[in-house]
Amino acid sequence: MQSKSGLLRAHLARKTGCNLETIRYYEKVGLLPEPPRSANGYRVYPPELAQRLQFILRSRDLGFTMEEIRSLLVLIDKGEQTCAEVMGRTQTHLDQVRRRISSLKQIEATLAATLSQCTGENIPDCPILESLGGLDRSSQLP
Amino acid sequence: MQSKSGLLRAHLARKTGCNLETIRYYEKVGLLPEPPRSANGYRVYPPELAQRLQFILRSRDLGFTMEEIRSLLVLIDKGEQTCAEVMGRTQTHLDQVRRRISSLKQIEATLAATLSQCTGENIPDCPILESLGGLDRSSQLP
DNA sequence: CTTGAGTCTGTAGTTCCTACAGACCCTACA
DNA sequence: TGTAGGGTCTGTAGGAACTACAGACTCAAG
Repeated sequence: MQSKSGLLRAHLARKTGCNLETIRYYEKVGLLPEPPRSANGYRVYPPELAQRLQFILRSRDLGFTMEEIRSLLVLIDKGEQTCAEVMGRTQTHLDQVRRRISSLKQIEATLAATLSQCTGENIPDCPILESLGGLDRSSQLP
Repeated sequence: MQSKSGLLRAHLARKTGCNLETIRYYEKVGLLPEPPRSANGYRVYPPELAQRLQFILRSRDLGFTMEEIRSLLVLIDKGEQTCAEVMGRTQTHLDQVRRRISSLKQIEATLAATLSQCTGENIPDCPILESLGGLDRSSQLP
């Protein structure tokens, strides 16, 4: 049962790597419009909806929140996207990602350093435990 | 009402930037131990609990799940593990942190690349939207 | 002695999914 | 023709990690 004009839900799910139920969920919350139905009532996804789902999933993978994704989609939907607007949002997100990376690098350095101090012997005061406790949050995300 | 030996909940919340209720939630799920109470039954947080909360929040900011945070805390709450055990757990977390960093770097690269294609002018077809939509998700997060 | 701010408990709501349950529908194979 | 198997539909429940009440208590200040 495969309409030539689109994919059934499970097929779309497999193709995009999206969870089956998540597709229905995105429809429910309005990220995906209601797709046309076949005679028996099954959802049939035309290529443009498949692409829209790809976009959503890709954005999700990149760490955009639902609201951010929604606002990106609004820009697409209203056609007259000002490129600058999209650029701004992307830049903001990129900054966020970069802050996150540098925080993680601090943690990495701390863990690596403490690990290198550790002999693996069974001594009472483990240096790892000492240094983990000492991490502060002064340089955190906004 | 400020015990000299610690902070009240709201004070701790302000100091750490943590939501008031979240503190109680962490107590409920066992990340924070039950703090001592003042005569009237108010929670009074000694400095070591404040520090523990800092640690939890910092880990959370860095994207660790509750379970990951929980096992990090196990390192701090030195049970009867041998140093070698602690070392092993630390290594595991270090690996995780490194994987997380490299995932984020991929994201960073993608965002930066798409951004660099953008002129900021008001043209109809925004390259960011194109590339987000067009990218396949074959090289996604683990 | 009242007002306002802080605390307590328990419970309900939020976000972003994910997983059933029970009922159709369709194809294939014996 | 029958039935086994898959797929689909709807609605609803659950989970993770919070977040926000509601209603009662406590306490210092004016």
